[in-house]
Amino acid sequence: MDSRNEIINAACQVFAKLGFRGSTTRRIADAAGVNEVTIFRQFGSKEALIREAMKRTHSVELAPLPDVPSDPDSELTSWSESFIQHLRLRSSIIRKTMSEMEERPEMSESASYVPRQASADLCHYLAALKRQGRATEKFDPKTAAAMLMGAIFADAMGRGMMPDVYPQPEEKAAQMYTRLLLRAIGVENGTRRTTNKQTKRTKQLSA
Amino acid sequence: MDSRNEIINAACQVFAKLGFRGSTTRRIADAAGVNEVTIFRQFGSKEALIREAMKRTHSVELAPLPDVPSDPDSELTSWSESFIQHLRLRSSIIRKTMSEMEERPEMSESASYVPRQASADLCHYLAALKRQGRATEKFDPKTAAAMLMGAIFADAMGRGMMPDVYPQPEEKAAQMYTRLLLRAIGVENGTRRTTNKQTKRTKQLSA
DNA sequence: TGTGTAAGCAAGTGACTACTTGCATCCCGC
DNA sequence: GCGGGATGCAAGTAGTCACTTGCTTACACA
Repeated sequence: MDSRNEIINAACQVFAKLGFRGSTTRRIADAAGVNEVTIFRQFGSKEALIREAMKRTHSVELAPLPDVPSDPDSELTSWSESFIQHLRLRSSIIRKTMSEMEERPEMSESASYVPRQASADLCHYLAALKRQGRATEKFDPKTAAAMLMGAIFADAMGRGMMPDVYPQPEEKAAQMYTRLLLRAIGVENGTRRTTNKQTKRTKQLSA
Repeated sequence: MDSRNEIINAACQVFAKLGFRGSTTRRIADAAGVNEVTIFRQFGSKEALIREAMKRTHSVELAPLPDVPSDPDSELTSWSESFIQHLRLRSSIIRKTMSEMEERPEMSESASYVPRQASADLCHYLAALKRQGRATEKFDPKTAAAMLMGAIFADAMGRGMMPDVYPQPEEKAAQMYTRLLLRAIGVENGTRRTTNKQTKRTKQLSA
């Protein structure tokens, strides 16, 4: 019950540092402050443990994007900032998961939940912007979404290794990518008043 | 002499599939069709082998970008296409290298050569576009370069795992990202004649 | 007070790891 | 034809891996 959680948390930490092959049951047990045998009694095998740990770390709720865009610059910027922060906090584990994905796809498929959700949310928002007539250029929402998310993803994964190829300062990067994207799709600054301020996810919850 | 190359090639293949810890000397020897002892006689240790293999795979010449932009749309598109193709061909080994980078930085630092070079080339080109007055919007070349390269990188790394979040068709993706970027920095289509058609790298060579 | 359940501990299993040693075999240049 | 350097082969070393077994301790509930 309690040792179970300790073990799962320890497994996440060790996996983030050393990947699957480096996550020995001994190391995980030590990190959890638990006897190695307890791992096998609780989870049966190392693989089952890691699978459960992955399921837990990769199930996160994303910051919502309004269903009806009102102030695209500030709304998209704060979404991008929360997304890049999410990725930065998890950059180690994401790198390891991506690297294991080919060898153990069923073990890390839970990792694709967040980016899929983020892409869907962003596409929906950009399409709404287009429908509102506020994006004056012709564009494919999926391509635009992939571009912004890709820039954010690469920044979160690569800045630690090559800080000089990414924009400075780090804290403004998400905003700078966002502004560039908005210009690409022809959205100029400025708020438009709307009566509907509900967000997609709160609407779902209240339904 | 010849077995040395066989071993290095085999090491690259095995590493791309299984990473450092999964690249056992036995597996590499089998893949190279060579006795395991030969590896130690030739390279001394597994780590030295992998280091050499990494140095080799990551030293590649990139497609050049003209020093003086003439037809930005076609020039940038073909650069993006060759860059995305480079990354796609090496996606497995790149994923593994990024995942090992924290644990063995000195062993994989050669991997940052290509993206650094690409970023420098692209920045240079975008800055030239700006100086020419062909990019009508204000923008930071480094941010714009990071955005295009990030989109391409994320596409190359992620499409295999989540094909539905990236633009279709795959072969047009690099072009679509490029067009979006050009619009973001305010470059419209069309060629401008220039007398100087030399590229950066050929100029270096002839100097 | 007794019983069941979760945990610790010590020891061990067989497989695999990087790496070494000793010796036989090959081929190339002289 | 002969010496030397590169290779193969068999065996072994010490360590680590995931996982198991048998036994003991601790706590919770009845």
